[in-house]
Amino acid sequence: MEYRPQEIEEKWRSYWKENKTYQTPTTSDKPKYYVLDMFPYPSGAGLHVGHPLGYIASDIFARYKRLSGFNVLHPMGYDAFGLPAEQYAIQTGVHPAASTAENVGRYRQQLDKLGFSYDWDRSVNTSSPEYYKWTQQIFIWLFDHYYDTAADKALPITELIRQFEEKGSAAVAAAHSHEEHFSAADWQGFSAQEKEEVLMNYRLAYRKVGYVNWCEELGTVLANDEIKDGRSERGGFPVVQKPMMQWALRITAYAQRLLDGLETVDFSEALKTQQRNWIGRSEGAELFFLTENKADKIEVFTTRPDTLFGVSFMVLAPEHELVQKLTTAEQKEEIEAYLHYVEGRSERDRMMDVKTISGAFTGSYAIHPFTGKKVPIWISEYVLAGYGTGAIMAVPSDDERDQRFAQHFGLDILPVVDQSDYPHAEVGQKIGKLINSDFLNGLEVKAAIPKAIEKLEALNIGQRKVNFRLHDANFSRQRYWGEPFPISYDAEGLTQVETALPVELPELDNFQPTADGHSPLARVESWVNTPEGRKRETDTMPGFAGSSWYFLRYMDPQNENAPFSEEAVNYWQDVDLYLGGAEHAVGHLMYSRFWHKFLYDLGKVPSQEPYKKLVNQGMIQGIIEQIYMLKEKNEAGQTVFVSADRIAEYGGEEAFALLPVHIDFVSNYGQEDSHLDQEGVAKFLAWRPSYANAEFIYNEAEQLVTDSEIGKMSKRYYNVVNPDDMVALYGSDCFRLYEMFLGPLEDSKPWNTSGISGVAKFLRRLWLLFYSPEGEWLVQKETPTAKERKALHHCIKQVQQGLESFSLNTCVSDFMKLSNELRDLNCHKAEILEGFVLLLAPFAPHLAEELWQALGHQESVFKTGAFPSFNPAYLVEDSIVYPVCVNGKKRAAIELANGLAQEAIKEQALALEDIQKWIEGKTIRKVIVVPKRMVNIVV
RNA sequence: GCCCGGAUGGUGAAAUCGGUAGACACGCAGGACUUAAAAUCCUGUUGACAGUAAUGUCAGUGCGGGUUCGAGCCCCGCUCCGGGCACCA
Repeated sequence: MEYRPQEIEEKWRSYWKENKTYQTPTTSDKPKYYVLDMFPYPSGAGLHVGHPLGYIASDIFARYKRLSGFNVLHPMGYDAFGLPAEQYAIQTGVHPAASTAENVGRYRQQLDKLGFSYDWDRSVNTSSPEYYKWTQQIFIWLFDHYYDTAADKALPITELIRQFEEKGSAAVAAAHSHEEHFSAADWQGFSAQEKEEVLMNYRLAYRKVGYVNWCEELGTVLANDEIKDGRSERGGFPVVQKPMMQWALRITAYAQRLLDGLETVDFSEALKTQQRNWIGRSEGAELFFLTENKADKIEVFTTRPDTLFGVSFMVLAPEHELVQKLTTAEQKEEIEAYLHYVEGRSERDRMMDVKTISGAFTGSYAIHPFTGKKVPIWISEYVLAGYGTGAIMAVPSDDERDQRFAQHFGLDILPVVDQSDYPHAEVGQKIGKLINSDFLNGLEVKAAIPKAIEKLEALNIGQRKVNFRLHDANFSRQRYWGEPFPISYDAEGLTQVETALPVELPELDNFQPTADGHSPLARVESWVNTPEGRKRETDTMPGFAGSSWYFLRYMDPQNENAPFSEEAVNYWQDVDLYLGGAEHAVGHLMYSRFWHKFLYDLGKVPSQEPYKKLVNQGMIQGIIEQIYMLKEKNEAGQTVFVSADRIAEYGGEEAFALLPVHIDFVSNYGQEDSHLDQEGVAKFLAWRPSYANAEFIYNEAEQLVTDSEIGKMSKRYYNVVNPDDMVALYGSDCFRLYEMFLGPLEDSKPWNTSGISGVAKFLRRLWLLFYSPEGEWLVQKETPTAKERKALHHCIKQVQQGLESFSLNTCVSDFMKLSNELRDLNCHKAEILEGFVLLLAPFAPHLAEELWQALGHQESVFKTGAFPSFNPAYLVEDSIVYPVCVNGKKRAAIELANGLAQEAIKEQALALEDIQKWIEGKTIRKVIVVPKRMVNIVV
């Protein structure tokens, strides 16, 4: 009998399906363990070899936990709302629901071939009304709550209203967007619209003016992803920032808790640092400057109140609400021109481009609160509207950006911090002594900060303030393929909650947004107008809505009365292990932690944090091959392609655009000398007939050398490698082992199949430990030798360690080593081989089942097997040879009983005479014993 | 630009506690079996030098410094590559 993976795997997959081997009961005597994968967006390109990397690792871990006696929840679903399906619909007219369903079907087929232990009865799809009904429900809860900073939790908005009715705004301590003060009597007198406006200032889901990337020529709102260098990627048209009423989520209310929660979870330090930086907590002071005519207050936030005497100008963000008011008649033209320039720059451009210094003077002045001096007020794009108060006090002597700005525009620079005691200090570093600063003179920066704040508070012009870089999440998208808001507006424009859920997406055949930038939903009048005479919100929710709580739905996926039952969530609690890409570090992971804390405040989940442990798998990268195409056509009107080694003759990089080509066309792809040969060019032309009459400039070898780089595997680069072919050729056990063998789980690496034969070889050799090449059953019942047991138990130890630390690549090496050892020992003992099968079961489940059965077991190894326990007694050695080193240099070796090295030194059992010879009269300073390594004598 | 990672033979990598660098594989070279090829098996495989050989010596973990008896690992300064930067998911 030969090893035929395809037959074995097909057989066991049917067995698992028929016997519902992986069905997970919601209650059990066993302890629970929840292993979660980040669910995929089902893209049109299908599953590529990168997806399974994490799925295989989590499946291995889930099976390991199952074999270790846990009731394991290991589900899979689809994050099915998203932009690509909508764009596809715009191009082809195929309804997003149809293309999504098709893609989901293909993903399922591909996933099924990899032998995962998912409980498919628990699958979810964020685009199904049964699911998004509850996403809408959670949105309503967010809308109906505010964040009470005294209670430090979300409370019902009715509670806020009660407080306004009784005491007005003064008594309220709550997260809000801007300051407002009113009495209980004022509140009673407010109109319905005014009340709504006030409440919007507090709701956790609220509506405000936000900016979108607007492309007039395309007549559509664009994602940042669709913009390159300030222009639309498609067509290259200008993009401007356009204000629109948008929904937002008040994630900032949870900033401190999101920060604190990081202390309680097991994420990598790198990821925690990224989240901390994203939240961006900074301590300082908030204070205001009065304008010259004392009519307006300009609020600023600063981390350096100690440098107040160095303020020589102020800068407002171009979007700041006071800009129009402060602009004088003489400066109007200049400010308008500047605002127009800024309109064309995305936030990303503004942050990335620090070389270009730009700004304009409003013509107005503010009064310095301490010195009473006039301070000119400027606007500039380096001040961001979304951070702090959208205005800064500029201290050019002690802030690099302010300094560059002052130098560029010839503004005063007043030195206030003397850093001469610190020769290596940099501008802006919080060290030095204050000078030219009145009551702060002579103080160290650290002491001056609290003193300055004290003064601000005494003068009643400012106070201590903690500021966060995190800003509220924009929650509106002008798209069709997302969750509709359960919101409508009545004749007076008042916001109403639609309580009949789900609010379903209407049918549609034109997916183009409307001319004024609204979602295509705005065109469906029958849907927009409700029977009660209200108009529905036509924006939809962003991709992160559905993915912010899906892991809770898996606990109770069919529940029709609630997102999940109390019983289910009390049993499953939270996710024990979450596996997914690091690219979600600050997006999805932040939003879902926020939603979870909100649900915790509502008493709907028992834990503060959704994910106990997070492991980020690296990205499987692809080779991106591109050919150089001259931007200008030649005189004959032909497109010209030039071999990469000859582009200098045609004007160099600048003159060319890069055109990605299918990697299959490229010879030696990924190598230095990657190129299209004549055959490759023929394939290219067959693929892109529109270039049939293009001119090709080859090199001397008649090749068109390509530009080869490593990057994302993506449909747009034509470099997607599909796992199906690999699985068909080698079987999924082999594929699973190979993906793990490829390297550390957390590293990114380019896909490369050249090593898979080694894994295939291992599996065949393993099979030969059970069956002779003639098909004879070789397994014997005899008691194993000490050597055989040592080999097995060493492997158990290594593999267990590997599993616990997600070093799965070394596990595969350990298997190969054990297999080689058993072959050299000619070992076919049942005890050893059974242990091997159990060890291997999480990694190669099909083969393990087959061999488990062959060893005489009736039922699935995942029902009857247990992960082997390591017995250290089998590894004990009588003695170990220690190198004896002097100052690290090896001088001799001694054999000492295991564990006795320390004693040996103490009792001077080492031949001191010999040591004296090596150290030539020097005295011994230290004797270092490195356990199981060496004895080092330091002289 | 800012934030977070990474760099070890021809290649993927191992060395998870600062302690014998290169485990385990791929590839390559040589050999066995074979009419031949494939498959399989065996041997070798960081570099330089010395030696008939066993082996020995020196150098070596992107670059330049530092700490330490000892550094792939820790510290300082770079280079290159990857990920993220709030509407891709």
